[in-house]
Amino acid sequence: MNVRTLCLAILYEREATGYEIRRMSVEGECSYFVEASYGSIYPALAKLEDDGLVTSRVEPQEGKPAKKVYSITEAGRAAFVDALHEPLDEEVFRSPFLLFARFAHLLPADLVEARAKEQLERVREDIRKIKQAAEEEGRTEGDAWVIAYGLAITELAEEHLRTHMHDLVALARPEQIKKNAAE
Amino acid sequence: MNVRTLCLAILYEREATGYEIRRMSVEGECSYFVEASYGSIYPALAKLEDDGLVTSRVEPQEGKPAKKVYSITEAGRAAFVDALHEPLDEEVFRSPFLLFARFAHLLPADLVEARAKEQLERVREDIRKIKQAAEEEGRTEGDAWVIAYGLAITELAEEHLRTHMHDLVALARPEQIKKNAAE
DNA sequence: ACTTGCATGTAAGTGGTTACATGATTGG
DNA sequence: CCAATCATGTAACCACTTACATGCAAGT
Repeated sequence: MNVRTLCLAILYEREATGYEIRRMSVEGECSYFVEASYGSIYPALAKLEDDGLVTSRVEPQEGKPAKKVYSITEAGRAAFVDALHEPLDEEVFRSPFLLFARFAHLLPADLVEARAKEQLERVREDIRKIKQAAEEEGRTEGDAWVIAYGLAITELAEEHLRTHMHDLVALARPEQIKKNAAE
Repeated sequence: MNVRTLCLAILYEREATGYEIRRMSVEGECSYFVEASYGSIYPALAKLEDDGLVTSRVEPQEGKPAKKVYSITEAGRAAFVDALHEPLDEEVFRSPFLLFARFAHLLPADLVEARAKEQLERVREDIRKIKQAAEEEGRTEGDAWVIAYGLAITELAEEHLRTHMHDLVALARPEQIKKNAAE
């Protein structure tokens, strides 16, 4: 999944600026697909316009910089639907936390506990975001399906982490007895 | 997580060649961490050796090309443990299947069904791999924790997909009534 | 005869990110 | 007064991947 396809996916259902596309890709449920920065989105949109898959119009705003609103063209819609017919790329799941967990026995218990708590907080934040996305307007049935899937998995991750994190902490090196504790 | 750290993580517990590291990163449970190709692993190992974090010895083999077995040094172990103390990068989850699912309403039902079945097969394959990894020798308790977490989540993904894929297919465009069906 | 597995390595290409440049407005 | 938000865009950089080069042995 590349930034080009991400742009077409977002523009398929609504107009948007490069700025908005970036926000959606980093925050909203679009982060399931690609996470992109300005440095890749703006050139991608320019290229898509060159290729006739999107058009743009400049909208001046009061007190804010003018924005360039992109819309998808019929050719763009067709190109996107074509892309959806292609064989799917593999799913990617990368967890620095799991690498950390694997080596818990090398690390002090207080660090392991802190990282596990951070991870739990991150997962809970994900759950909040998904629930929020579910309540936004303009959700299609496909969105609802994706959200339900994401929520089920994320809630299990939360539960597993919550109920098993102490097992992980138990593997860690016992905390150093603090010298001069009474001083 | 970069290829450099992946190499140190694998070499922490056993010697390995570049060839083996690649296999572990693409197949085994190491794919949770980074997936790397030869083009990144070999240069990374050479660099690590330059930096004194690993050493290598060449082992000639009968009927097979000689292999270069890398071992971690004390400096390497220290560098890896230091890296584990760093704040953790964010988890990455990217699912081309979920993007596809979101737009199921634009696609023919037979395509949606085919892709959902492929996805289910992929998830089942993941489960098989995780169970296999669990049975390998030399597993530490940290490994066991990571495997249990991965298995719990992957099994839920399988169940959810299995029980809800027909809902997704139902969103798709009804299959074209085949012309001349009787001819 | 061809493919697969073993095994190392390099060069070219790619798809991004980071940091910068610019600038007005609002809120702490 | 500084930081953040809105908003666009570029240039330099980076970490990878892909494809190639090499070569032998075993299985199909």
